[in-house]
Amino acid sequence: MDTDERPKLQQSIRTNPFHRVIQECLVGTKEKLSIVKHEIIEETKDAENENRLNNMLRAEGLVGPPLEDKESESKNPEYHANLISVRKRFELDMKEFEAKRVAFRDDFKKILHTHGEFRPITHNASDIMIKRVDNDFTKVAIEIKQQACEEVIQLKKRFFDARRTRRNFSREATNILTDYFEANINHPYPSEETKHALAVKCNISVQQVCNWFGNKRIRYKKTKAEGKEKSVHNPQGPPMMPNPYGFGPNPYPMMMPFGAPQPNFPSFPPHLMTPCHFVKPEPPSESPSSEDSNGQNVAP
DNA sequence: TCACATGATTTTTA
DNA sequence: TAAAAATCATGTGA
Repeated sequence: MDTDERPKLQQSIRTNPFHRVIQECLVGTKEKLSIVKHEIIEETKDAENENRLNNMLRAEGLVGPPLEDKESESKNPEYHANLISVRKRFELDMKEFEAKRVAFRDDFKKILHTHGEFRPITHNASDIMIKRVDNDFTKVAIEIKQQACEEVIQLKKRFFDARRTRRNFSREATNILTDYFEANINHPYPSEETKHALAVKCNISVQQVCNWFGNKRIRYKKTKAEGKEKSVHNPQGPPMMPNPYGFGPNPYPMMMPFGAPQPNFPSFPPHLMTPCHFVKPEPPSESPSSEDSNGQNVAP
């Protein structure tokens, strides 16, 4: 249709004395024939999703009253500053989004009303179309909330990931753990009770004891395998290191790689010592580290 | 600055 | 579900 003709045609339809009657007739017929498909709008999933995100946002203090935890705030001022800026950004995004949602909804209703003058749109069809628009906006809202939640997760990872605040254990703690490992080299799996005892003795958590043994076992195994592989290439075998225990195979494959210079052995349980082989280590030279004045690991 | 050591986390496996 | 294995991120010493 020529664009110049359209307003004229619309005007002539509007001024037609039978316009209203015809329109009502067509809408009624359409409703009777059930031409409008009753769409099943799946809102449940979106609603659940949004609910979950709302709970998380509340828990993290991004909505509702800001969380007031003076202790953690003073401990992590940088984290709290970042959290506040995430909250501000989120509030701004949501405000902008709400304004757009309202404006679009109004415009859409106006368009529907205008269309309704020239083609039969049932109330049901109109409701469905508005609902569809609302659903699309809900999806956008979920995305905005999801993004804010992800920002908080990244922030937490950045400030509270223990890997970033890792500190080496004190030399004494490492020695205690190593001693136990070496003394139980055939089965380095401490019982829960032993783990607790070691944790107390080393001034670390039971979880840290578990981590330490997990790492130690896997790395011991790896080093041992690498040593074997080397000995295949060199059938004569690498020069054996003196065994500090005076019996059995070398229990220090990891600490004393084959061919490495003779080290000072760390202290180990008296019942395993053969005095003639034992060399008490010199106290380590002071170097800047994470240990405190007691040589203790500083907790993250 | 770089390579290696080491504690923690995540993923896979039994 | 604990342990193994892989991976990450930081500490450390040359």
